Amino acid sequence: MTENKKTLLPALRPEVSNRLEKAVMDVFSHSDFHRANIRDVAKAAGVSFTTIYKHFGSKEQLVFTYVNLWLGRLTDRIIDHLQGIEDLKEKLRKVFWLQLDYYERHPYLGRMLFMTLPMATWMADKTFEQKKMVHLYLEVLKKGQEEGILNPRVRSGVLLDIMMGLVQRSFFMWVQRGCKESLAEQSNVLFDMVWRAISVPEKE
Amino acid sequence: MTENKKTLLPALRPEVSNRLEKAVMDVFSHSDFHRANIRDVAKAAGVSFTTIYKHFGSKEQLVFTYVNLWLGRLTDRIIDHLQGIEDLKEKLRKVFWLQLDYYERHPYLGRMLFMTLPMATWMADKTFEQKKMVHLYLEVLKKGQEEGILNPRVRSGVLLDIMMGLVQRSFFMWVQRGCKESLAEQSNVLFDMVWRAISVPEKE
Amino acid sequence: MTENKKTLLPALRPEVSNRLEKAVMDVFSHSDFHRANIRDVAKAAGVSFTTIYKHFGSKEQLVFTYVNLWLGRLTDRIIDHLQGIEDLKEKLRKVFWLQLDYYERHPYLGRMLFMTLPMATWMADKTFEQKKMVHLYLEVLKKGQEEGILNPRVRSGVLLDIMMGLVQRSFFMWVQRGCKESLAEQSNVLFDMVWRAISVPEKE
Amino acid sequence: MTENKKTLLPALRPEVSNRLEKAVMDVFSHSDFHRANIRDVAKAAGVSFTTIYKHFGSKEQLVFTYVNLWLGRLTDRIIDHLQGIEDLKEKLRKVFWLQLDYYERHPYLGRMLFMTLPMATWMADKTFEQKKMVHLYLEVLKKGQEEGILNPRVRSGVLLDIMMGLVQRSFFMWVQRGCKESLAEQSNVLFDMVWRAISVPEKE
DNA sequence: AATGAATGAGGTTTCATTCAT
DNA sequence: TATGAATGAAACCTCATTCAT
Repeated sequence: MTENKKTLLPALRPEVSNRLEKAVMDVFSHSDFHRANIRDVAKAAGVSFTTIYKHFGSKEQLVFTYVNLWLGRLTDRIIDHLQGIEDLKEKLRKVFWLQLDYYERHPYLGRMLFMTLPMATWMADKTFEQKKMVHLYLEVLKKGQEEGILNPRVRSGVLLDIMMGLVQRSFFMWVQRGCKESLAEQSNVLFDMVWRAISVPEKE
Repeated sequence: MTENKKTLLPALRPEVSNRLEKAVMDVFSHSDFHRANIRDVAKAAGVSFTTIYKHFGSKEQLVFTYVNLWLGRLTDRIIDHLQGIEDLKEKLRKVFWLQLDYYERHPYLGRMLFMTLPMATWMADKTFEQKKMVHLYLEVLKKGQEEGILNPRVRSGVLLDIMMGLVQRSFFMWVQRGCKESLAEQSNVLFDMVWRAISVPEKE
Repeated sequence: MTENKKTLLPALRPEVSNRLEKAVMDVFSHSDFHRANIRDVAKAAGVSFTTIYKHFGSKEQLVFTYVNLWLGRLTDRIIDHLQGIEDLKEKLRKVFWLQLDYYERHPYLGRMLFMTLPMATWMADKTFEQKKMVHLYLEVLKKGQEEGILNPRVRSGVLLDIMMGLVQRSFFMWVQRGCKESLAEQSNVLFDMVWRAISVPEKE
Repeated sequence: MTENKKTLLPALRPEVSNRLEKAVMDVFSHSDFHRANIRDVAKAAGVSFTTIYKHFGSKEQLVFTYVNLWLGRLTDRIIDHLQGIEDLKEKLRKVFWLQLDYYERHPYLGRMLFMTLPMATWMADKTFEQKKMVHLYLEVLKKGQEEGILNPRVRSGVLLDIMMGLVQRSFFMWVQRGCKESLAEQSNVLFDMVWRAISVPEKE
């Protein structure tokens, strides 16, 4: 991780990087990418505009860098929490919950990831952390298919798509409805549906 | 519908409107919103950009207007196709397929809707057609719940989220993988999973 | 001239161009080129910053364009005044006076031309009007040499250098001393010296 | 002189100062002041740019300091060469030649002095060495006027202006024409003209 | 004393949007 | 009504200059 951070965030004093992180959260999660404005970020972070440019090179890279950092933290958290869980279903349930919980507690991340990130560029450019997370899932899902627990007739990617699609859509709708009820609390109900979708029917 | 269109698209000579439609498709589906440029749209459409402003008022409204138009066409098509189908499962299967099929044949719409639209503003502003489509679904889903066919323990919105989440995610991944295999052809496999997720388990 | 102006100054409303002219005078003649700042020019002229860039392309071109315009006016004035003067000496005397007089009444021009213009670029790029003026002089000087009135043993350019060198240096020193005495009033005294320098000695 | 140099050039290891001198020559004589860039100077000199700031305080001071140093060397050379010449005309001829010769052999100095120096600031700030040189000349010229050899009807400054104006203009034109013929070799021809301009006409 | 990082200013570009015709 | 010019904002980029080590 430290390694990773070094690559992503060139030598910025941690204190500065922290202020910048907060500023990016704030500015970019509250308006569409094209309306957010780097000068506001700089002002909010108490960092000079030029410094931001020297370190990130562009408005897009600034956002991408922090989104990657945050996704990295979610990934780390997932890895951490999976330890010691053996049952496949419980693993997936945990992963599903961890995502809803994380996005609920860090709505700026969900907002940016699902609502404001300039996707065309993002997809072309960096999916580092996303890839890591995806690999993590796919391994588990593939094993589940091999063991005859999960539906083997589709690419494991499809199983993932059901989970991820629901996470994204649920978050989006939750925001749309004003973030009222807890997102994470719905995890079990939602996951039960996901599980029925991806698991092999009892006797077929 | 005609009524509706009139509201959406102010008096532009149909020939001009057609050229503009194509231009918007092209320009906005191929790059992120903030990179797409109204002058390019105007040039491609052979209209002066000021004319665009007269009619649409802003870059965002221009895009929103056409996305609404296209979503309206999808909705119309769905309404049309649902005629004469009685079975709930077949209705939903058809709707699911219609979406994948439509986005596959009109990838610019999927690209814009799922990838380049400035969501914060879009959500705040217009979901006309989306709302219409959503109401359409929700009615069907609610009826299904009442009839004991669909899982009654969740808001009907959740059932929708599973479908829509998978549509969006599938489209997104399809683009990501380079639009190789047919999207619509996977409809049945995917829908079977969705159906297991949302229907009431055989004997409970 | 009108022709000329069209080339130099693309369609700017004359009223705007006038305000801009004054602003350039002011801003660029009162500080060194690298300290003068386009945003101040724009503000002083009540023109948008962007408009300046659209029309001139760079800080240098903005200055060069106006300097050329002013030099063009001086050239026009010289051409006008030379009419009807036959005697070579009187022609040159007039030219000499016209320059001192012009720079005295338009010190911003002298300041910019002799003190703040980025010469390396200026020389490489545009000497349109200067060339015109120089040709004007050289013709007269060459004729004087052919007629045996002016020193024939040097390139006519050298004769010019004496005149121009003194004009520039006199202006420079005049500014240095605080623009006290009249510059044009010294014209005759100075010219007599120049004349002795460039004319063929009485009996040699 | 040593005293003087100490004032001008603060304690820099002579080796460093030499490298810096060359770098300043190079960088500032080849482009306009505002395009020349201190980092390039630092790089060329193998010094950190911060060191330059410690010693010179600003880009302008850096240039001014070295120009003064070089002008000082020219002045020293002039003082040296004037020794033992009694005849006024020969003194002035020598001085005139020394300047053309010096600028020809050190074109970077001429370039900087006559073409790239930010004059407004230079004039306001430092003319140390120039003043010294000027005083040197003025003394000689005044004496010539008192002795009835030089035109007594103008300020001695004017006599100087003719010389200096021609030096500057000749250098400038020489550069403009590509530094082809030798500048110093034209000294006599030019000086004869200057002499006619400033001396009292044979019998008047 | 010497250095690299940070800063502020301002040149340069590109746009969305508005104005005037 | 349709258009090109003008505008303001902000991205982008380079530097002189300052700060902190």
